[in-house]
Amino acid sequence: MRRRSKASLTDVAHEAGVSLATASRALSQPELLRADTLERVRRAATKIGYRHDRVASTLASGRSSTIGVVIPTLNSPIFSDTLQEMQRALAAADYQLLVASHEYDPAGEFAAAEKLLSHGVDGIVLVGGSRPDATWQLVERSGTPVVQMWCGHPDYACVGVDNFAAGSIVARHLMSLGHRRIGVITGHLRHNDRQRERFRGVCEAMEEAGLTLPAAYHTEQSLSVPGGRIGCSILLELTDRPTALIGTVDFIAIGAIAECNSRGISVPGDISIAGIDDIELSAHVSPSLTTVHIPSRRIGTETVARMLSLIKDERRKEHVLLPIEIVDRHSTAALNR
Amino acid sequence: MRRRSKASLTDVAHEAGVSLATASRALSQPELLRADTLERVRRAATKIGYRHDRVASTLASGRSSTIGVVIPTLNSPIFSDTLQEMQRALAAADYQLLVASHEYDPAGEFAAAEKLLSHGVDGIVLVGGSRPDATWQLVERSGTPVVQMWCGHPDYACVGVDNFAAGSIVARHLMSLGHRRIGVITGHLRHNDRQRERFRGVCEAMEEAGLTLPAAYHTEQSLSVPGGRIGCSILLELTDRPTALIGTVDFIAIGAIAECNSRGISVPGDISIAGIDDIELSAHVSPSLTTVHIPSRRIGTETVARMLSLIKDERRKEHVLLPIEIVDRHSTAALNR
DNA sequence: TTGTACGCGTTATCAT
DNA sequence: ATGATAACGCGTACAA
Repeated sequence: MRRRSKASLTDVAHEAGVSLATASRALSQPELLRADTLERVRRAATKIGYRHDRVASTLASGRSSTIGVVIPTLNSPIFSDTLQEMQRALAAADYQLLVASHEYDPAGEFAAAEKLLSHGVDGIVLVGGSRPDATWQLVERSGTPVVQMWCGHPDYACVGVDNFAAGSIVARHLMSLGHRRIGVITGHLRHNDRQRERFRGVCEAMEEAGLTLPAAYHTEQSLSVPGGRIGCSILLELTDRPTALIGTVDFIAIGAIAECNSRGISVPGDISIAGIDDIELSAHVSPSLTTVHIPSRRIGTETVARMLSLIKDERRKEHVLLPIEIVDRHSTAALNR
Repeated sequence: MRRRSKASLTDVAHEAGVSLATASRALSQPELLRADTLERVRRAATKIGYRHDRVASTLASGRSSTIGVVIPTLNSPIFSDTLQEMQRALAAADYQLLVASHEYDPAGEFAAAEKLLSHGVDGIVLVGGSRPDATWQLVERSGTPVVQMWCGHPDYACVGVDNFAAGSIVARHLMSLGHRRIGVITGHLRHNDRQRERFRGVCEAMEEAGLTLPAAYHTEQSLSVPGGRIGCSILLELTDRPTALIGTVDFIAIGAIAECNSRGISVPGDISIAGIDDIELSAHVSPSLTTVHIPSRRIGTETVARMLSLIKDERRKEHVLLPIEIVDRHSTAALNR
């Protein structure tokens, strides 16, 4: 003898004097009902305080109106920019966002994806395209549409940017200013294909210019301001100190600027510093940061758009690359020599 | 004749030669089974690639292992810090996070909460305690446990800080340095009780010291670096220019510093600037920002802890206030006069 | 320790 | 335009 706390559709149907089926249609396909029946059902629903139960709906229909997103961390201005836009776009389409983060751990990503899938998400969004086969098989077997963000495996849809190009662009910019000794601070490359690509981009651009990046001129740090400070300290110790520094994310570059500022090293007088991302803050640090603009918000909206069409139409594993461009500000200057 | 793509528990039971009930127990209460039956079921499950369907599980049990969070925006270092920790804590307890944001719009918050509730969340987390009755009634009637973050309505559980005190603390700190003309840049107060409290705290502290804050010395801006810059510009125009500025969030204070820097106004030489939040960045801007430390990560973990105990134990609408403290850095200095 | 059988609230198919 | 009814996949008394 359990008391039902919530009113069900059956109750509504009863109250309105119609069948369950009719009551259901009143919500999903109101156009199929006669105006007065529709009205009666609606009245009944509000009268007894009915609230749609999407769980039951999901079970019966196989659609959950839910999209899962698996990201490395919520705690990053880049991802939160993107997430915020995804949330907005999804809500507008009456979808709900489920998020899971894994802090750059492949096993954690697998677990997160599995949980999301078990919750019946209609689509799953992943960051990057590099992950264990097991994870790919998991989503593959579930038959759930998948969209990758930032960069991705060619077999699946992706909305992102050319991270390799981003790396090349900063490197070339610095070289065009006359810099030859360039230090690079990246995030940890191991489980991060975005970072790997950016770094590769830097290296190849330098090689094309006949330069090579000595191993000592590259350091991997955490993707944060403190990471940038540490990386900067390390590179400043080099005997042939670099005349320019690249942080492969803005936070790192900003940290490098902070470190130089606190050491009385003038940026860009003594050393030029550039980043990649163009987070909002970068325009406001001093000196303002030269960087490569990555349209993180648009990645969010476009990803959602792709996902919704993937769910609706047929599967096209299209890759869309959003445009990027250098944003020349005040943290870089020509090498005076 | 519909083909079932996924293996169900029934299939597992069949494969293992046990009943559906036994198969179900193998997952939820393995201790009730004999070791060998358990093993048989598990083998069968992996053999046919069974994956738990939490949707069906939710419908049958009434528990979704899901917590909904309604926040103003994902796009803020404070909230994403908190969210990241919530995600971590929830995942550890096998809960899934559903997030919805509403960009400081009460109607949007209502809609977000309603959708979350319709998805059967086991608990719902809200930010702040000020919202239309309709929203409160919505969650009240759903019978879903609710925890507020940052600050809250006394009738419901809350994990937060004393925002009023935070405001008072910065104001007193500045006054202790000799400042009497203090300008205040807040976010928009209308739908933001955290901001209102902080501002009230500033005002009362000043009144206690025999000072009053002229209306012109307060400006409401967006909660962002650009907002801080604009607010700063406005306050710098005053004929009796303030000798100190309070940004009621760090981003605003950082914007104010940036504005002063770019105008050649020395901080803290010409003007002192302080914030509230202590986001990671604040230690790294130059000059580093004096601010009030708000334990945003702990708010996340504690909120989750409260929520889980609320779901399990009986309902206690306890309010927990986390400690805050001034972090004295280099953006503030004694008034030299 | 294991099995039987019903219910969860909705959607969808087939009649009428 | 509306109704009857069978899934959907699992949890859980209750029975054995």
